[in-house]
Amino acid sequence: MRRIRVAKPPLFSFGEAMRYTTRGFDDPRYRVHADSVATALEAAGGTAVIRVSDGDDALDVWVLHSELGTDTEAVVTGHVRRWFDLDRDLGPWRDLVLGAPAPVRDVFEPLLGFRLVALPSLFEALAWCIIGQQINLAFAYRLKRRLSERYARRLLVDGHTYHLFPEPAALAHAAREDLRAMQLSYRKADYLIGLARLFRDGELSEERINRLVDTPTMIDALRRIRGIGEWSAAYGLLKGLSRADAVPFGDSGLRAAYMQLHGRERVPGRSDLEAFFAPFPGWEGYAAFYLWRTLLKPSP
DNA sequence: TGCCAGGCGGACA
DNA sequence: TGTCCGCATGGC
Repeated sequence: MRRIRVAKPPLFSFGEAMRYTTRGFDDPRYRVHADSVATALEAAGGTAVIRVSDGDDALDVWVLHSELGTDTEAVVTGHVRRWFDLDRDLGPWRDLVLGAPAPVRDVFEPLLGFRLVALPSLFEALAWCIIGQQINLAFAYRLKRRLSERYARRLLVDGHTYHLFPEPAALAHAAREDLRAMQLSYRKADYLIGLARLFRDGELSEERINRLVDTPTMIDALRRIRGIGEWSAAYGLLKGLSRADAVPFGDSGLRAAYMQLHGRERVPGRSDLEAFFAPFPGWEGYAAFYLWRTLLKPSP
């Protein structure tokens, strides 16, 4: 079995990434072990299945399966670096955290090394937003599993099944009645199919969005898509394109974490959250990610 | 049982 | 422009 070593930058905790990945939900995209996580990935040249674990100065990435030939190392390395946000200099973020007011600094500082855990594509991130809108996460992951099992490739490696996420072309051809039968609402079915058609037809792509000048402009562009509101646009940019300044305002988890952190019973308004994120210019999305992280109970 | 979940779009004032 | 409502279903 081939091993690829992916260098770790300063301020990176694989343990924190694992803590996030293993936070108690049955995500069909990941096969979680005690100290490693495995997933399937797809590139232009084909698919691969990898298993990632921690090493002294690098991540150890075991290639369990690959159709990528000589591209394997480059594709796998790129995938892992995007997944765990390894190319970002976290120095400015550390400085902002250390200069933040209490109680934020006290809660965030021990987490430094926690990096954004991204999704493999903007399409998957936006589709996940639609799936998860206004339902509890456990049910949302169940819907994601049903969609993946029905519309995505699955790879059988060493007796285990690894699911990819459906390609836009596959979901673009889905029948709304079939999605409804999976317990998506008709509205979400229509949103998903519409989103998939935009990606399939090239009217929407990571390249097109990345060409826009800044995150607010990207949010405006994504909000023109039916089913993508401000929350989904920002969440999709944060998780799908690693936009560190994208904040999904209105997120119920952010409100809950804010209330818990400040010991308040009053639900924060938009202005409260804007004030919370103000000390982190350019890193508001990272602050949101850390704020979500405070909701996780200590590891058992 | 009732309320809330990692919201959204449309109707209406 | 701001507010309310229906959508779907599970978890607590």
